[in-house]
Amino acid sequence: MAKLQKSIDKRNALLKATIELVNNSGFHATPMSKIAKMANVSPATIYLYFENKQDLVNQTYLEVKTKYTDFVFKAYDENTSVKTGFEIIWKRIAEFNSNECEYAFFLNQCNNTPMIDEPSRKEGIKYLQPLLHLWQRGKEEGVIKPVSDYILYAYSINPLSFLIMAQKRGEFQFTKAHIDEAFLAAWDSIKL
Amino acid sequence: MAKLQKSIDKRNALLKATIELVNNSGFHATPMSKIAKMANVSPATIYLYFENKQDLVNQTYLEVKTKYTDFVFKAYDENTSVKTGFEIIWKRIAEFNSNECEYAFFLNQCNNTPMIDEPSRKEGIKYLQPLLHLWQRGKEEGVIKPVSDYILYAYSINPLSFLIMAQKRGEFQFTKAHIDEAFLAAWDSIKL
DNA sequence: AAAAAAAGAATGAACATTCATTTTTATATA
DNA sequence: TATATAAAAATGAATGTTCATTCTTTTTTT
Repeated sequence: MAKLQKSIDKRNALLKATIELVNNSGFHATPMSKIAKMANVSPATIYLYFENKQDLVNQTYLEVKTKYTDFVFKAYDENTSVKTGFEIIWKRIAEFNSNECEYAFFLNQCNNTPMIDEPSRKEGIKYLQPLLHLWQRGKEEGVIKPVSDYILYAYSINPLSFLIMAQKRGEFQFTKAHIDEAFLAAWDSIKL
Repeated sequence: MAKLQKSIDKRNALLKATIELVNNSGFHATPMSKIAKMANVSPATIYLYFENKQDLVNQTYLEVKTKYTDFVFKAYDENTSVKTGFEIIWKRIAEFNSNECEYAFFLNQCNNTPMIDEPSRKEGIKYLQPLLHLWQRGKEEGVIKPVSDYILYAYSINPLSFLIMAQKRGEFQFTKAHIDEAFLAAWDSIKL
């Protein structure tokens, strides 16, 4: 166990360092040597755990995406009204964005740049399923606008990313009141 | 004039090449040598027109941002109802995003990465003024929700960027009908 | 023919990755 | 239990490449 645990610790330290450095400088501006230093490891050691830099970032992305999905959909159960279900999911996303903003910021970076390769990106998209089902049901019940899921996502979920980025830049400060205002805007934009 | 024109042409060729290459690979993954090649110029020549790579990108950003602003607010006049004014501005933004998607995509890249330095970013933010005034008036008239401009922007303007990026990736195809649906979502999210 | 603009080649730094050794861990033997 | 040794893990120092920028020479303009 000692040995296995040690490996896991080292891998986690590498993922953590990757997130922090990529968040602050972007993929191409974070050298492997810095990642190694922050994780207290030799540069060569990274290559015992990951194939190369791209692989390190892809794996980091998938790991963080999984944390996100687990957190967001854990509290969700299908037997609610569409509005309530949406509110539960939306609030969990907002909570993740506030509480785990390092992770949230990293995911945004990945979504907005060519940092992640296509297969990993595709893999990361599957997570949406429960939300898409909920929207489908909402459309059938005449509660949600009958428009493309991309539009629903763009208006009700993606704005949180924008606000998080603004907060990270220090331009905007999220408060409890803002969350409620934002939720209302999200719901208004997609409800019929 | 011949000489001056030649210089302007060369500078424009460099800006154009920068936009195209940065759009497809990002800032750090586009070497000066490629920019030079695409603009039919020697790498050394770039340094006659720009201080360094950062300066080249900053200037490109400001130039594109200006094109955007000019286009978006040209058709706007203050003597309309808040709703009509908003619709005019919003539709112009949508039109710019469709018709000049190379420019729109470049601006998104700049907004989502640490590619642009802080002074240039600050300079680029001023453009919003007419929209912010309109929202202010809308709040006073009780037509627009009394919430932070960041929230209004996040819900009514920023989603277009998300949709453009999805389109660029080939995941989503913008049609005339989508534009109308998107406008409705935008307006619903901010109206009282 | 002087000045300005442009070019290609050279420079030096940064970086991803690999290599040759050293250190640590696990195992087997006494 | 203590020791020897083989295997695994980790390391710091190369390696070779890519790139921004500068230097020197050539071409173009005045």
